[in-house]
Amino acid sequence: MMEIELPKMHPSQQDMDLIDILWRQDVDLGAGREVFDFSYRQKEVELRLQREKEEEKQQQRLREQEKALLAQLQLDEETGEFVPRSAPPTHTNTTNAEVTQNEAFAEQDGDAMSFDECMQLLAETFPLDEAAESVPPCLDASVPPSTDLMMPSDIPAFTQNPLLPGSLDQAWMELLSLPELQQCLNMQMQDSLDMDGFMKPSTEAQDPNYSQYLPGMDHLSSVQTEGCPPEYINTYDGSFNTMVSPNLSQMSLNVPDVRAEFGPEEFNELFYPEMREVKVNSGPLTSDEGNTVSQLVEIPSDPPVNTMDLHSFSPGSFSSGKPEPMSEFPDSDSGLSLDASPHTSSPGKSLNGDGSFGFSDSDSEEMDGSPGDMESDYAEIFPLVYLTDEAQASLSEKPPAEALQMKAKNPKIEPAEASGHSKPPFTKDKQKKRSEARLPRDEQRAKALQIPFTVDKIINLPVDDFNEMMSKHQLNEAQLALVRDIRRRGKNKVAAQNCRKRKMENIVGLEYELDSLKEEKERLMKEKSERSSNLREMKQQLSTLYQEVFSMLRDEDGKPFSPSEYSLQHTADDTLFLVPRLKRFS
DNA sequence: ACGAGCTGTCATTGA
DNA sequence: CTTCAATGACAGCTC
Repeated sequence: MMEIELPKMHPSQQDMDLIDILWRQDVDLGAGREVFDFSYRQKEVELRLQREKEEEKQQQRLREQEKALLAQLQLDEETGEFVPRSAPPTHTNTTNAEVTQNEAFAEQDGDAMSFDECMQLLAETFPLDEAAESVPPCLDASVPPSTDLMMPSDIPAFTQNPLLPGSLDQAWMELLSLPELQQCLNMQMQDSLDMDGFMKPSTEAQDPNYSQYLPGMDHLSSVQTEGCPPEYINTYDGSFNTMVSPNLSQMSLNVPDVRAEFGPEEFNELFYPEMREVKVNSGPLTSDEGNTVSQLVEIPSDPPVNTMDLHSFSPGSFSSGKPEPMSEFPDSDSGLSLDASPHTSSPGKSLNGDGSFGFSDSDSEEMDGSPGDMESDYAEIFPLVYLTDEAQASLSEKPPAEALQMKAKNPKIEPAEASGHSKPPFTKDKQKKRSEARLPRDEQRAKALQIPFTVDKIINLPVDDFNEMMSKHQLNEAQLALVRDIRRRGKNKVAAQNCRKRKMENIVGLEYELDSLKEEKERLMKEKSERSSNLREMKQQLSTLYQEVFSMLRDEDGKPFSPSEYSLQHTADDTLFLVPRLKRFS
């Protein structure tokens, strides 16, 4: 019996052993145990087929709703996500809606496709390298092998394309036009979407916004104009450009949505929750708010055009004596009195008796709370700042609309990527994103305080140039403090990076030195052992020679000398003496 | 949930 | 005395 059953058991057991061996070999490469499980894979294939069927069914249904929903989307330039076009005028819950947007996607019920499913469907439908490259890294988990972002073959195709920005943009536009994506994205937004007055074709709606992210790109406005409703253009040209410097007027246009969503109180509270009390008590501030409101009235009900951005984020408005206090007092970041602002004279404004708000770096850090939270808030308020200086510079130098749109659609694309270079692995990408996300905090603060310099200049300028630059502008105490802090932090950040780099190099150098010292020790030990052995051998030979010579010596009577009574001694001049041994007295 | 690694920031020190 | 780079320590974040 056993002999019969064994042959049946044996092969399967062997298979399992083989699988185990293979798995152990591959587990280091990230392969899961189930990769070798046939039934598991079969199940997976079945599941995928079933899912594809469902998706195909849904695709038909979703296509019908595409047109209606197409117009409701607006690309969030900061996150690259699609958000409802409009911001409800009320102060309620808009932040929550935005903040929970991603979660909302994930919480879709079975009727709607998940975002990953949408992206997978997109990848299957449009197996473009560019599209694959454009897919946010977080989606790669569900992307089928055909669009494997890590495929090396993607890279040449990506880099060889001379029209990369255009191609990328085209791919994005195709993605945007996909009904599945539209539907998927829209279903979550429908509820909070205010259709009144904001129903515009998405392309029309997006382009103007992209232009806002291109500093110094006023000339492009003519391009944007073609697809832009007249009221936008009028608003920009008339209301803004007269009071705001051209660069920032466009940049700041993003903020209004936030302002409209948060309202003055929420806006500041978002930044500086602790300052609420101060705000309430401050008379001039409310008057400033009045200014704000009046400006808001002047700029009629146009969502992209709002107030806070006008006076708080543009140097031009700074010189024109706009209600700066609100924007500057949020963050001195240096513990200096913000009261020093020439425009703020209200005694009631001071939180502390001495007129200082008591903002220190640590205070501001506390207000920042968890950097993730605050920075995401910053990101919502100042999405534009996520364009690095380099990116802005490159954009302003070479402003193809495709590149601009691409940048706006995915602002976190590195300039190198935008120029067609291959992407590093996702882990690195995420690290990069993280550092990028942390980077612009000071930039945002500088914008909020209307610092008329770039953070890059503040940090990297030599001392003399920096002082010269500072002397050319009249900055109030808060601004000076912030600039100093930015410079200090920036320098220190670089110093820390250098320090760590040096430390790592030291460690590597020490390890190398340790290795070589170990080798040296090994070599010396070996040499010592050899020499010791040689010495022993020479001693042996010397002893033999000694005995030989000694035995040949004879006294006057012809008798040999007794070794116990005499010994041979050798002097430096090669003379041999026969020396009687000293008698020991016991 | 926990720990490791990375990064930014602050405080301190010495040149 | 001031400025600045270097560095230890800490906190927050990601994996």
